[in-house]
Amino acid sequence: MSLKIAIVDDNSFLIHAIKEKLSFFDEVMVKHTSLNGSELLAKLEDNHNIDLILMDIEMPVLNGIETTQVVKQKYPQIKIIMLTAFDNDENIFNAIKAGADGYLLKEINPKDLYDGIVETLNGGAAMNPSIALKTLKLLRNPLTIENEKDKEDISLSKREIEVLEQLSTGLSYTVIAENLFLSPSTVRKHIENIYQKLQVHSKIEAVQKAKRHNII
Amino acid sequence: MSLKIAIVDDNSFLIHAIKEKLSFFDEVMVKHTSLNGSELLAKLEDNHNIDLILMDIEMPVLNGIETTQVVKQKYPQIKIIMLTAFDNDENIFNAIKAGADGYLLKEINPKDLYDGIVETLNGGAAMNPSIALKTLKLLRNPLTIENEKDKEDISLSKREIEVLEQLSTGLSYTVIAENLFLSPSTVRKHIENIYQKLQVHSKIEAVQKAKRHNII
DNA sequence: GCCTTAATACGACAATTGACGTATTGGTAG
DNA sequence: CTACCAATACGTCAATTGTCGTATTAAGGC
Repeated sequence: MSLKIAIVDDNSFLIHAIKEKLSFFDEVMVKHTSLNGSELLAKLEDNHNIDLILMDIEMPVLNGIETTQVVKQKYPQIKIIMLTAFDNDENIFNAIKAGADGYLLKEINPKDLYDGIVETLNGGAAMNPSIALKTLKLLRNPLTIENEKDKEDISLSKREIEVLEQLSTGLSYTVIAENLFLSPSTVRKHIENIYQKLQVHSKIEAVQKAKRHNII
Repeated sequence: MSLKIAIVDDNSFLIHAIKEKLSFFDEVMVKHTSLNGSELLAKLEDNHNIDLILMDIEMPVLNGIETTQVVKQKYPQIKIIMLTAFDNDENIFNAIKAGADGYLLKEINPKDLYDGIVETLNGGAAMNPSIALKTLKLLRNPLTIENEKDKEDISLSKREIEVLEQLSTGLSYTVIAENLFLSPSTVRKHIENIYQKLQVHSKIEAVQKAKRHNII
């Protein structure tokens, strides 16, 4: 059995160092490496037969957090371990929110890295103890930092938000219409407009995006 | 240098098993053991020169969560690792809230237990990968406190959970099939079975229910 | 060895959803 | 005043989804 790995890091020297560490383990196969998120996404578009991605955070073009979010949305089966030099709360929290399955530091030794990969592929999460401590602290008192910066100007009308709230509980068009005393046609039209504003094409995507933007 | 450890467990047989595991490591000294929280507190009252406590959760008189809370309040310098047979979300979350520095399962092997103790005393946190994953999920999806009574026994297979994860990001049957290298028919069948188990009739309802039960 | 369950897969049909286009009405910001 | 937009509403069509039945194979429990 082989473990198909991809590495994403803007420092080609560090990519080499990671490869070196993995070279001790025969079943680990580094399928490809990328220097930034966009490059990775292009490669996955071509072939998504990858088990796990080792991802740096600070990268040009598309950083590790945003890349993780996209990969997890499109290919939820692919595991992602953040492998970075920095361990500030902000990064850890955002990486976890984006869907990362683990968070390790670059100084890690080969065996621990390998163990982390295997444990993650077996359905666990990889974390070194100092990161684990930070996640515990985050759980005890949650950060409530909102990313104000990437708030694209999404402006839904009052009615649209109302419809979205109904949508989010899994109701059908007809039931929503009954609840709001509207014609099903109207509900459909509202939803159509919502999709356009949110740039999505299904109920679930709409609900997800709305939640990420704290609309509902 | 010696590591001064206390063990608290209502099962004296299990206390013995833990001692056995620690016996491989010379610098570990089990200073005392207790069969419940009150007993421990009494002993600490007498002498609190202890580095770390290995604490069971389910105990008579005073359970591990409450005991942790008291110990951490009175002797914050003492590290506490929960060492228990159960890993349900409720316990993990409460233990962390109470101030635990780690959470390990009793089935652990001697070396990992020792490593966990050392790492915790070095200012990290001890967690095995499955617990780590649960903390990540809790961070992503703040626990919706649900009453024990309506905890129906929902048991989805590994594959079903995988499919559900894909569903949750808003992917269509065909894309899920591509991602998991399955036929669309199979994905549909899995989803049909998931719906039956969760007693729901649509994607959104399934995702919602799964989130409420911390399945995804 | 037998039974059960998980995982795989197909076909068919009805219901729902998503994407168009079109249209009327009422409020409000220039 | 008028241009714009929110809210209402209908129709159509293709795609997706939900539900049913059926079937094979592999793995695990008793």
